[in-house]
Amino acid sequence: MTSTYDVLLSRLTSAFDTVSEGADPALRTSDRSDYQANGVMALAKSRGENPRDTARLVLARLDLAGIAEVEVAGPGFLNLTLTTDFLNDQLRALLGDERLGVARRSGRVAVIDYSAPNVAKEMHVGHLRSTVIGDALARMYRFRGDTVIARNHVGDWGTPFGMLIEHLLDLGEDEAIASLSIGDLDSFYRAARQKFESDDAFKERSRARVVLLQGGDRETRRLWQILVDESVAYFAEVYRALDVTLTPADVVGESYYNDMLEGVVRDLDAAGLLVESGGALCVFPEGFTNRDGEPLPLIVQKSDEGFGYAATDLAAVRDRVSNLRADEMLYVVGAPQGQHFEMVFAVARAAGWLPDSVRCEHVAFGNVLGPDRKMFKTRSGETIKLVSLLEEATQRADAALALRSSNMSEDDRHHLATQIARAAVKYADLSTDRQRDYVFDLDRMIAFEGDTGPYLQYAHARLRSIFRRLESPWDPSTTSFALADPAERELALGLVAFPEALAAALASLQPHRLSGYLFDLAQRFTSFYEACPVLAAAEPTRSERLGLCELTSRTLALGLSLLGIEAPSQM
RNA sequence: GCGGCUGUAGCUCAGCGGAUUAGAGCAUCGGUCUACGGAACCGAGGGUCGGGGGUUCGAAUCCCUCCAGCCGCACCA
Repeated sequence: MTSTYDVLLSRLTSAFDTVSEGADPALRTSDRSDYQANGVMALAKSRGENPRDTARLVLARLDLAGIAEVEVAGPGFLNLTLTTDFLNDQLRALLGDERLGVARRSGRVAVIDYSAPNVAKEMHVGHLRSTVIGDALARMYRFRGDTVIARNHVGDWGTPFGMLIEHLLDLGEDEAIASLSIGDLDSFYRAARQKFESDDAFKERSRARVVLLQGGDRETRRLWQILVDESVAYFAEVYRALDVTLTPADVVGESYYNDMLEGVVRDLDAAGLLVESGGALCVFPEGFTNRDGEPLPLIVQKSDEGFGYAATDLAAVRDRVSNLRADEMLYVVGAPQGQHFEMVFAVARAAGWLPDSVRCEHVAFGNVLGPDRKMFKTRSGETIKLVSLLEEATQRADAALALRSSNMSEDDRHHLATQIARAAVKYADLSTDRQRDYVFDLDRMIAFEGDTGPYLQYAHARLRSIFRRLESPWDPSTTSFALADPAERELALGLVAFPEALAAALASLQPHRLSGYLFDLAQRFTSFYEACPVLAAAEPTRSERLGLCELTSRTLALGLSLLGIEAPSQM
């Protein structure tokens, strides 16, 4: 089916085209009418006309017969009011459309880089954002029809591995594995670091071990692999607990790019981009300066001949463009990395590795702040483990469920609490502009009132409850929509707007556009639900309202699933 | 110093491809209460959209400038 927005847009575009080829109608929903086209204003300006005259010109060529009433409002806006017949047609089409009006586009390849925890280090709240936002984007892309290649750019390389491996040896393999497998990564890491800082002999061993690791020493690599395997297994557990689609197969860590790094240096050199500065091999992309106003380097190879993360990221760009054949690349990484990625992308373009046809974006997100609005610090010891956070949220949800004294079994209740907790935590992250700093407040997240995940789940559960109570059958195929009650019409307009909400979220890479839509839809539904009895209504109103309920239920469930949130049918 | 992000009701946030009375949620106050699940609904109060200029018929939205906060700015990723 063609979505309501697209029907209107194509009619408007035709009319605008007759006045000026390619003019944008600037169609959007409005509180003044169902939809509003503001494009006349820009068009009139470019033609030096009175906007109202231009509006009349467009109007004369606009064919919306049977679809919408149009009127020119204010200085020259086109206000569209959909006809009941058209809404009826659209709703009936939605009932038969599993995709709820969303067009499927054919297979672009999108590489989405997200989560990226570090081996032998705990996942904390900072990883939550990348993981949750990245996973939501991956789900939305897949639904649109793209091929998503998830890349979990795990930190599995670098100097810390010397001390980590030595610490592993000190503990003994079995004990080390035991310690890591119970998810006690932080204390493992901390113990290693503490020895590294206080014990010179250990420090020396660690340095020597790094050299062995980089030299490809077989035994050292085996020990390293233990650390990686145990950590990846632990991450997989966290992803399962979070209901995130990442799997161990998506883990392509920094070490994967090792063999490509020399090629990066060689080819940059061949391209004449490489400059030696202070002993390091650098590229100075245009437009970047340091605090003294001097050109800012991207350090590709350090003065000790080691490679930094710039080299790895450049190698990853090449790999993703030429081997994975990415049409789009998204990096869901914190905002502080903004300049780094700008420089990496600039260098990759200069080197000819990143064609303009490939969309490449740093999907930045704000810092995670504590209740005091200060940065959460990675090594302060005050960071919250992701899993313990989830556990606490689950416990609170479980306690709240228990209070409602349902006759659920303990197992069912706990499972439900898990779903609610995940919804609370994820929705809190996905319902605000990702660029902003994020105040981490567990109390607000798991509050069941207002603009929260559980509220949306609850709305969905109430809808399913209606269908459980259905005594006589309902036939969607014979259902039609008269929309006599204003609450019905408001709900219908909400239902019909799902495709453009998803499109907006995708275009801006901002999941909160979708969550905002879903919250609005849920509110429309609950208002409708209060005002319009469903099961008690006489036919054909009963069928019509069941139709609205069915569509609302499906829209909420689908929308939530695209955010990575489950929609249980009972709560 | 340069660059980036942020500054909207008491609190947390939408809105920022320019309209007309700036929207939610929480909190507060007042209603709905034999309900198809009250984790709900209806209503009220509450904002000089950080300050100041400019463009415009019209600016929270665009431009300039100032202020405040956070982040980044050469070998840790």
